[in-house]
Amino acid sequence: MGVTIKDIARAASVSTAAVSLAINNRPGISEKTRSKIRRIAKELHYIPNLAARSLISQRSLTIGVIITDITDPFYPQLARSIEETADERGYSMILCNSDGDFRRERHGLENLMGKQVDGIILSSTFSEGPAIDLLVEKGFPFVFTNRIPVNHPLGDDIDYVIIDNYAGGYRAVEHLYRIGHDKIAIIAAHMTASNMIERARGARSAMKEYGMHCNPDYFITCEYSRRRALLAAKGLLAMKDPPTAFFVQDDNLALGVREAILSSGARIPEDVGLVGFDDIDFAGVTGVELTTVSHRSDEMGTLATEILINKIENSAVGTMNKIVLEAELIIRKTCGHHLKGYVRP
Amino acid sequence: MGVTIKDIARAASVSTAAVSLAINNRPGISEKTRSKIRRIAKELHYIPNLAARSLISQRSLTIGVIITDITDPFYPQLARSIEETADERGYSMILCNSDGDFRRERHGLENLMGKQVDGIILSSTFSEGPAIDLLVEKGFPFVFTNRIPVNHPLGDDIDYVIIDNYAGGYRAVEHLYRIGHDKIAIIAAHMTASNMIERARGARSAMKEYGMHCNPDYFITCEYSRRRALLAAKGLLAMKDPPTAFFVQDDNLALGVREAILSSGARIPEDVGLVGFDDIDFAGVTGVELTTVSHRSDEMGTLATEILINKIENSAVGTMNKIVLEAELIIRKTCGHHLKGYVRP
DNA sequence: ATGAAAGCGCTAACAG
DNA sequence: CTGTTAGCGCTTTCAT
Repeated sequence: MGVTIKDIARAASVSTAAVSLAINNRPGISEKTRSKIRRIAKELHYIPNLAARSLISQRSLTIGVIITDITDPFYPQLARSIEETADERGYSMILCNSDGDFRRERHGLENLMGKQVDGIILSSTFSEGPAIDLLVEKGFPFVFTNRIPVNHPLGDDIDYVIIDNYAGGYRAVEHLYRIGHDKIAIIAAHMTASNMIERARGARSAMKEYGMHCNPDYFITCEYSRRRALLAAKGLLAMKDPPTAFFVQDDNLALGVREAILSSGARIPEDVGLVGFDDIDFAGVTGVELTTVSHRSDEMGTLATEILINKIENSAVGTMNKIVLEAELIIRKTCGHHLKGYVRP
Repeated sequence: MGVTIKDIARAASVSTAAVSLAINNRPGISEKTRSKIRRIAKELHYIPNLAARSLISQRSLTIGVIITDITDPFYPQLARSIEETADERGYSMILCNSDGDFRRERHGLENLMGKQVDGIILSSTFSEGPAIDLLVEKGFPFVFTNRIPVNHPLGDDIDYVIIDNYAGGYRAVEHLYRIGHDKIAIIAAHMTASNMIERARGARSAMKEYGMHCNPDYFITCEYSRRRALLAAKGLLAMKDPPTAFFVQDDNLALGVREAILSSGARIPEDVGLVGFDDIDFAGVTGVELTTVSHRSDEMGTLATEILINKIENSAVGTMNKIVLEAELIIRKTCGHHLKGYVRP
């Protein structure tokens, strides 16, 4: 089918070795034959067969990325920055959606390893589980992003780039408290994932710290979908003693909660406060203006990719990269501070 | 590094051929040796080297996808449905962002072909240009999605899945006319792409059909970004004789235009009407409720992937698949029909 | 500077 | 039913 170096060698009446040198611009060949070979290769529209190269070099120049769902508005930025950084360094990206399902995540992992990707960037929905064992055992280069395994025996053997989820959760609730809320509901999903666990932990810490009463009924875990979040919030709003504010641990879900609040006839922020997490692209749109916690997903992607490729290329095992990015509170209109002011320290 | 069939063959004291048969569950081997080999393979955590397989089978079980930008809220659905459908059939997906740049698109194409992907799904930003020539010449399986080449000599040799952009554009403007608008601005980007060209053509047709006056100043082409669309709209609104409605050929840009209208102090839809295109996930959010034209991107992705894989697997060149999906107008609150009613037939 | 030949991991002929 | 062998396209010694 395709044109091979053999064809070129024949056309140029040289050996395949010469062609290889010429194509890869490596010394050991006269300038004349080199240019001749390159000319012929171009004429024949030669495209090197990466599969054959991989077989020798043990490199595929491809990295694998496992995320929950590219349709979740948090991930496109991450995927984009990974692809871009990878491309700059000559790598392509295979993308897998796990849907937060353990079997799909595992399937993707094995699939990628079999495809000889050179490394994997993983946003695992599971803070525990054997995912890492497989990777570590094979000596496979990988970097965790967005989420990390916790309490894992091999915990020190991993590189990761995350944000300070604990601080983010803390600041969200602290902010709600300061503008006057005492009854704060927390809505979360994917509670097997470290980022969600940490956000909840931070939020609860702030509650304790400020002496707020922690009604256990105010903490709801639902499946990951806007609709589920909406239903959860509706339930809370229908309580005898409903919360006056929501900390929703994900902007996309927060949009569902927002629908629930508005459809109940309550106003945001006058009647009910709302804080999300992630600062997705859409959060700033006029009329939505969601107060949220910034999640520099593009920076995360760039850093993770660079760390990964460095690991791949200097296979010398160096120090582990454990990066935690700042979590910044972004105050917009769904939290009411501009109405009430900061009434409490 | 990795475990190979040689290692397994040695451990099981059989030949590599036997291992190959056992691993691939193919006949020609006794049940006893098969299970023994499989057991050992599992123990050694054997993962077959796909690069070696590809070299023989000329199949990589990978498809390439070139889109403009996964960060554009139109694409995640498309990418998701492609990945899902591909995975069901045993294929992985390499994703490339072209940013609507000709060189990046070309680079992605060549890169993918070199990586021995088995086929390519292309949402090309260019309705003309040599992209197809390369593909057709190499006999490479490909399917166009979302956008197609126009007036290309090889025009009949291509499969595609698109929506009826012309009808979509027509209906958007027709709708604005019916609810009372005569001065309609059109804002577009990526005007090298067939979908945008067709939407504009449909819109202009409707204008002519209904005898509306077509002020050339009302047609603006800008770079693809919310901010650019915002600025373009601001310019139009500042005219002596500003338009009373906008047809923006893409929901994401429509959000930018929406900001411009609102920040000018005008109300939507009372003062200015707005229709977008794509029905992105956010279009339905309360307070935004963008009237738009539906774009079943998930259906598009699924169909395109199935067509592509069928082509790959029955390399017998069959009939071309040329699929045009319906473009449905989705009436929400940014167009005002519920206020004025359909005043004109 | 150039060519011949070995081999990456696997599959598919063929021989036993 | 099993083992031997050639070869996919490329890179890389090693001779020449």
